[in-house]
Amino acid sequence: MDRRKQQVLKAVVEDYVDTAEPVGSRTLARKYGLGVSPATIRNEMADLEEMGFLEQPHTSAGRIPSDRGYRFFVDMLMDTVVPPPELVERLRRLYAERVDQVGRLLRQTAQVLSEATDCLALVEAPRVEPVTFRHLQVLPLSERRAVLVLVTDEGLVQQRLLELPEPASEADLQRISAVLTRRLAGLTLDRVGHTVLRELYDELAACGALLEVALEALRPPASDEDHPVFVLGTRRLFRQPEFQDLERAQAVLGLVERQELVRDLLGRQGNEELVITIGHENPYPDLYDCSVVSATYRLGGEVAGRIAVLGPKRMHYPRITSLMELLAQLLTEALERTVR
Amino acid sequence: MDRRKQQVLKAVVEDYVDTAEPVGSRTLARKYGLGVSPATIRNEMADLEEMGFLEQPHTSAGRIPSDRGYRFFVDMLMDTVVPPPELVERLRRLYAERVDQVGRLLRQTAQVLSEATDCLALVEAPRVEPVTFRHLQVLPLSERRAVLVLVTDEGLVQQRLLELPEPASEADLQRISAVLTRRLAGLTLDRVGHTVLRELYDELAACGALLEVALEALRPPASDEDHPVFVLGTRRLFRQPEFQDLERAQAVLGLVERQELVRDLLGRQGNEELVITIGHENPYPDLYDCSVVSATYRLGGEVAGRIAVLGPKRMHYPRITSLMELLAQLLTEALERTVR
DNA sequence: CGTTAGCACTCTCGGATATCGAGTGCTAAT
DNA sequence: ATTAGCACTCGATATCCGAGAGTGCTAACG
Repeated sequence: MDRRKQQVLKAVVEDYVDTAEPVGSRTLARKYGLGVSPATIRNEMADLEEMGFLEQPHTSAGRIPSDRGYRFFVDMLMDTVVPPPELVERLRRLYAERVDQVGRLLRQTAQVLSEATDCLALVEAPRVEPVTFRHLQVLPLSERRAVLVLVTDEGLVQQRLLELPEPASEADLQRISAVLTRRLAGLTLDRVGHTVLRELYDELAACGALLEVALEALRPPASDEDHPVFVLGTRRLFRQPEFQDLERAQAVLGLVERQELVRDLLGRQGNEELVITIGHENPYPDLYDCSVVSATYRLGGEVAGRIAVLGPKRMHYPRITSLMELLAQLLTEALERTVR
Repeated sequence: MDRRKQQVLKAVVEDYVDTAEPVGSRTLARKYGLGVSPATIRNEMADLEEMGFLEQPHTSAGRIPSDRGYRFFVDMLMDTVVPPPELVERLRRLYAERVDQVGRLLRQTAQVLSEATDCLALVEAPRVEPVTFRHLQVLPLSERRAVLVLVTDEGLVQQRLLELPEPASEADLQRISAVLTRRLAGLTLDRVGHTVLRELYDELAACGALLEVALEALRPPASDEDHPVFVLGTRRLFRQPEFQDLERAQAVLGLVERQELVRDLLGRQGNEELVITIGHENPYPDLYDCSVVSATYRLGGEVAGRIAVLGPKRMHYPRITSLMELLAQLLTEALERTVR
């Protein structure tokens, strides 16, 4: 692919992102300084179409980028931009405010993200597995129920309901809490080896059954309640011309309403700092007309989760990626302050 | 309003709910056994329109019910129905399953609600203020932060972050927890009187500042994280013909995305067992074309929160109200089992 | 040989027009 | 009081037409 073809492809993508209209050779020649005539551009576009980078919605319309075209653009052609300083400033101030609830911080991030991009924003709560225990406490709920509260080194708090095999006194629970904390603090679950377990059993022989229940509760991955996903900006999707088609919009709505699917979607993006998936690269057919841009945020140095925007393939990739990077950074910092 | 007018109004509402088309005199005469001719019905309808129960979208279309018409229907004319036995059976089985997370239970309720009604479902988490304390525990997070975990008599668990005025040892926290629990268990916050406070201060003179922080944390109303609202079924809204208009649909989407508005909306429905608000009766202009049906669910005998459906005014009120009652009941029972 | 001007052709979109049908209100008859 | 009949209204639907944008092809050009 020679230099000029790249220029043409880039111009097509940028113009289409801007106008949502198929772009023709004349527009290209006029608006972008390519220095050649529309006829030449037509030839190039025909080539690009043959190579699979462009498509024609119908004969005698302009061209639009194909998935492959977007992919090439994103990988090779995209300008790097920085978010406008006013925005950066505004966000810095917003995130400088002390927020004392993790959930609110995440929700705020989703809100900003969707506002600034006119797309749907997805933000998952910190994944805290595997995790280093800091404190474990079993509190009585009722005769046969208790709640295990676990505090991690990262400063996150989770709770798990326990079904007690036998009634336990408050003192029992207190004792088991103390021992669990003493033994497990500083360890991750996978590093709770046999030795530690043995010792634990010895020490808590009296309440063996109870202990088992408690350990069991440590095992399962974060539950829905501990690990929610914030989805904001559904309405903004409808501002995009490609979602005037209600069928398609409904499909996306239905998908993002299912927490487990969203979590799966984010999970599949891996742990790369910044990931862009375009159209058919997405794992769900309902998203074949969408793109997802996601970034990681961190907690205690470790990747803690992803934030993402979901929108039409025709999104402003440079602007959105730069914003994502900024927000991921701000969120990481704010989280660190909130939770530590 | 005489008997026949009522019959006509009822028929208009029922037919319009069914077909989403303005109903004319001929249809009415044919489909509903009113025993009079279309001309007579026309006269009745003209009267009903004058009285404000019906409206005409434009001259020479059929009539549709006005807000007032729906109101009269709901208050006076609506048949009471029971949900189909298969559905009841299915739901009973669904709710008989042990669910071990309150959040999941609420989410499930929202899901069922929206599926069965083709409307948007709103379910708020139990309001737990004012509340009877059962256990309070302060756990260390870091040098200067701690988390106050409070367990209520109803079996709910909440957490509040604390900013420590001065570093506190684990033993300090343990001690303060024990004292707080001993003193406050069995009380609601409003009943924590001066005497108790005085005694608390005496007993915990050593850690006065810390105590203040902890008591402060008890005060604020449930935070967003403790009291989420589940909103499900946005996509279903778009199945209703009245939401083909994207403007209107977007407005509703935007509204229900804001947790505080939804909470406010549910809060305003009061504590009545079952509440229906129609069109302009709603507090937000964006809902002037919608109706909301809500019901209470309970926990420990007290009203704990509301479940609701939001849909077009043209909804099947008898079916929806009966379903709401059933679900509120099932949710109450399941919650009792889960949490106790 | 790459580039460009010219041109015929294609296809969508918007607006104007005609038609259809459902429904009404009114009048007069029962 | 009810009803049949009738003229009239008005939205929805189908159809047609022209404008405009864009293409691909061909032939000329430097």
